[in-house]
Amino acid sequence: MYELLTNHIARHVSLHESDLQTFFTALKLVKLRRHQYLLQEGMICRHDNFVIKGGVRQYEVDNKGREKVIHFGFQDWWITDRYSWLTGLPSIYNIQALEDTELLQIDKDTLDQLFMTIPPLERYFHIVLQHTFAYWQERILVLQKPALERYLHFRKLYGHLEQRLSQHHIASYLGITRESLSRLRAQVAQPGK
Amino acid sequence: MYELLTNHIARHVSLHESDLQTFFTALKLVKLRRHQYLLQEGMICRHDNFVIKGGVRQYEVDNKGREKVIHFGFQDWWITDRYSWLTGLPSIYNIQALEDTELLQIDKDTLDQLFMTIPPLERYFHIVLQHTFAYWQERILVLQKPALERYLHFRKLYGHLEQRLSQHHIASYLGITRESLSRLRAQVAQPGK
DNA sequence: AAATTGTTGTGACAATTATCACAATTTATT
DNA sequence: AATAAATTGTGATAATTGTCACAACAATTT
Repeated sequence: MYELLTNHIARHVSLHESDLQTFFTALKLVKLRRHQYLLQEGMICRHDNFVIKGGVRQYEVDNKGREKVIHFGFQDWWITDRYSWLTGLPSIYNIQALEDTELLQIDKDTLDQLFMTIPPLERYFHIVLQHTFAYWQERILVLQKPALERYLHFRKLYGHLEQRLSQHHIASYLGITRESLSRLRAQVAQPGK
Repeated sequence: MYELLTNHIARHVSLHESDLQTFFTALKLVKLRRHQYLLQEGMICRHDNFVIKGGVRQYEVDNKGREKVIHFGFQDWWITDRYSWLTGLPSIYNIQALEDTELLQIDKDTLDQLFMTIPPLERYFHIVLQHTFAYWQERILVLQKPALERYLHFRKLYGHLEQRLSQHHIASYLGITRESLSRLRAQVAQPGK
């Protein structure tokens, strides 16, 4: 159950076995069925979540009722609404399971407590955040490019996930409609026309 | 010279005076003239920078020679290319002074050393990164909305900087052309037509 | 197995945004 | 102050992407 996370941590820092155990004690295993919510609009997001199985999407519903997917979370990723987490304000996002999903959940207050006694744990979370940040920096860049480039970039990064996601969700992640994505796909499959 | 940064740190953590001094000793004051580069494409970004005066923009030049501004840096902001910083790979970005600018620069290796002896310093950088992250999460969301909404959101956030930036830079930050921005501005000024 | 529900593809057309060209204006340089 | 360079506004037109409608197909439920 902790194997994936143990490896993930070891990739970035070395933590004493006892500190690792202290950390694990603070975690809660959460199981979500497909379509179930980890977070809903209006809730305060007090937890960070490490996906060990399945996948989720984070999205906003805009004032016209359309969903904007800003992020996915699959195995080995931490996912939270960083804004609500940080400010304690209600979230504008929903985080929903795309498949049956299992994650390890840690509470913000508990984590902040642990940081005081286990500095390398904060180092781990800091490094992970830097990685996610580097990736989001690229996402911002790509969102300023034409739709076809965005789609090709998505395939390079997430190609292995393409068949696990609906076109509706991929299109939303790319900031286009599902119809436009469908046409881009036809274009990529048959560059002749 | 260290006043802004001292206050910025104090807003997030409390650091012993001696640790603060150790940190300051590791900083280098960098002065840039307008249009001068802090980072150029192809360079490895080994430093993080705290702006104390002036402002910079971070942008990529795409394969058609067009500039994509992904971020600005003004007073009280840390700015770096997080990807190059983290991976040690050459940057695809340029960071250029928009005005005469002064910043305090810290080297990554030095900073990582300091983190080992001064955990609260890592706490500070971790918290700052979380704030920036929360802000970028919002930026990703906004980039998926129509241009007018993106512009209005920009004005809400950066309205006070609007006259210090050229329309070309604002447009690029919003992911549109300067002509389109010019038309949006006309629209906002005279909603009648 | 049948029925329901959800997903994807595609055509016709509309809306948005980009491109190109040039004039007007402002800012920087000599 | 005069000149050059950069910035901004605007029209005409093209390209991109969205909207709406409906059919084909797949997945899920009864």
